[in-house]
Amino acid sequence: MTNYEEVFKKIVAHAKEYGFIFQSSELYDGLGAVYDYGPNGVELKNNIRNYWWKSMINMNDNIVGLDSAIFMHPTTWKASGHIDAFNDPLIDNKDSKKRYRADILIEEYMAKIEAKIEKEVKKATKRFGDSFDEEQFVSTNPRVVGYKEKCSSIIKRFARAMSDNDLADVKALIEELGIVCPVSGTKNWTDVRQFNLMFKTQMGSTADGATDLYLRPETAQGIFVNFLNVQKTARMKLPFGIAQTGKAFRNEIVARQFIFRMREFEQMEMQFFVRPGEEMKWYEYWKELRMKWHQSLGMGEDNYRFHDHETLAHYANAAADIEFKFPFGFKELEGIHSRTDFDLKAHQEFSGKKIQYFDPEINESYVPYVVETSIGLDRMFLTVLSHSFREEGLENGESRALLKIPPFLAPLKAAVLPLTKKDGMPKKAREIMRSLQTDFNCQYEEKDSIGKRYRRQDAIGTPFCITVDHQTLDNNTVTLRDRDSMKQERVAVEKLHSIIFEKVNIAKYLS
RNA sequence: GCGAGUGUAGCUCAGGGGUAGAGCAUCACCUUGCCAAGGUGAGGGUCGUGGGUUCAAAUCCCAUCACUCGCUCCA
Repeated sequence: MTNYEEVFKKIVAHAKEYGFIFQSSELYDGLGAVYDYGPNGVELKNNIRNYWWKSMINMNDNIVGLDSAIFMHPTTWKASGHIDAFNDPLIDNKDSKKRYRADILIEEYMAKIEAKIEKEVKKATKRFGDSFDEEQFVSTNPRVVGYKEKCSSIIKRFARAMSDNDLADVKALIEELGIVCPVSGTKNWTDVRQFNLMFKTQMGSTADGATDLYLRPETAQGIFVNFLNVQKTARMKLPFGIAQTGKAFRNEIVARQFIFRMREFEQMEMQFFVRPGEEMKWYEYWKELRMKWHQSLGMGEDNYRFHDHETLAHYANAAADIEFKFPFGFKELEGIHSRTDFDLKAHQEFSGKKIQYFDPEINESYVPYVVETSIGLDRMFLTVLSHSFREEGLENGESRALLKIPPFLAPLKAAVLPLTKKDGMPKKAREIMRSLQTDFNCQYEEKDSIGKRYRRQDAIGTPFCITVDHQTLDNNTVTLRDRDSMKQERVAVEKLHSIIFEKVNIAKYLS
């Protein structure tokens, strides 16, 4: 087993042992690629979401929040293109074990025929020189005409098979064309199967009166259909953004790598509406700003990089990912997409209602262009968890498991610990606890030796341990232990609040 | 979906036809008191599930389920 697999396994085990992440429905042997957040996990997740919300909405005058429903009118997904784009016919080669999209295999086959036509044309150009009439040649040359007829019959047959949902004929077509697997070179294919990435459900309790609905595969559409509502009621002027966080659902064929790729996941998205023609400027602006946001966490600038997309999604004219170095390599964490006016225009067409903005500066109405920033909250959680996890060797030869979470994101800010259960220390510790817990998430613990309690707090990333000892009862001071250095200093009880606040204050991260 | 691997206590694992084990963890009490201490005791498993072979199955056989890793896609 390679080292990173080892480390990743440890992180997953640690996440369970300390109440961060449980597998969904574990009692019933689990549900694939669905996870629950435990007591510490939900705190960390909330803190990350809160940090994002503050930096995107509260710190930007021209971005407002929204919380749209998971269920949306079924036409939404026709307009957005998801019904077509999220529906792929797939086929496997049994020898190479590779999986292909059947439509792409057929396209590639036809590309080869096109190449043959081109070759014929080139040959003929050479032969006839200046007197060559290409148009006439391709419409009369028997070989070229044969190729063309073959192509159009393939297209027709494939289109008919897809619209009739006749997947057996798609397979038959692939077999008749003699398409082989590029890897194994064999024709040993499985049946073609249709994969729809959207979850389907019904609204209405009786079978005959029910409407088919989808669970949203992205939160963005809730923003687009509310564009006018928000723009008008919040009196927003372009350029401005609408942001929201929420669950999205994808019926992944292969959902793996812990919470990296889940079937139910949470997105944090912002759609920024701009004047047409200015989208590339804003695309670059948000690319840079979002990268800065990630790096502000201090988890290592080298652990982030951009990945510019070469092939674009159906809605985009430019797209880049911010990738993070997870234990299993650099993987996408956030996407920044220039979505053009694709979505708003589509909703305009499908709804038959005008979705436009009157721009007083240029005295013109238009459909705005959109630049999107879309980050997976669960993936963000995994970056924090996997980066902060470490096992440290100690001077006495033992080791401690430590989560070096940025303090303002830590599930608990402080643990209040009476050194012993005697001499009124628990009572004093509870008093201190009460004075802090309205502002900071704190935990009181008196079980086990003090060393053991320190280690437990290290393991969940608590920045401070406050220990009440005999001296506390004499002069109202406690020892304050720092998570990372393990150093302790004696401080007055009344200073605790300001010391903790200084350390966990979110303000210095929001620039 | 295909291929490979793994399923025994909360965790890590041993046991491979004859009444279910260890360490750690949990709980109670005693002792101790600044970096995973010691003692005594307790709770917790129909060995993933179903079937077969056998006098007898956690163990052998078949099926099935779940998870992990690889292949496609994405936040």
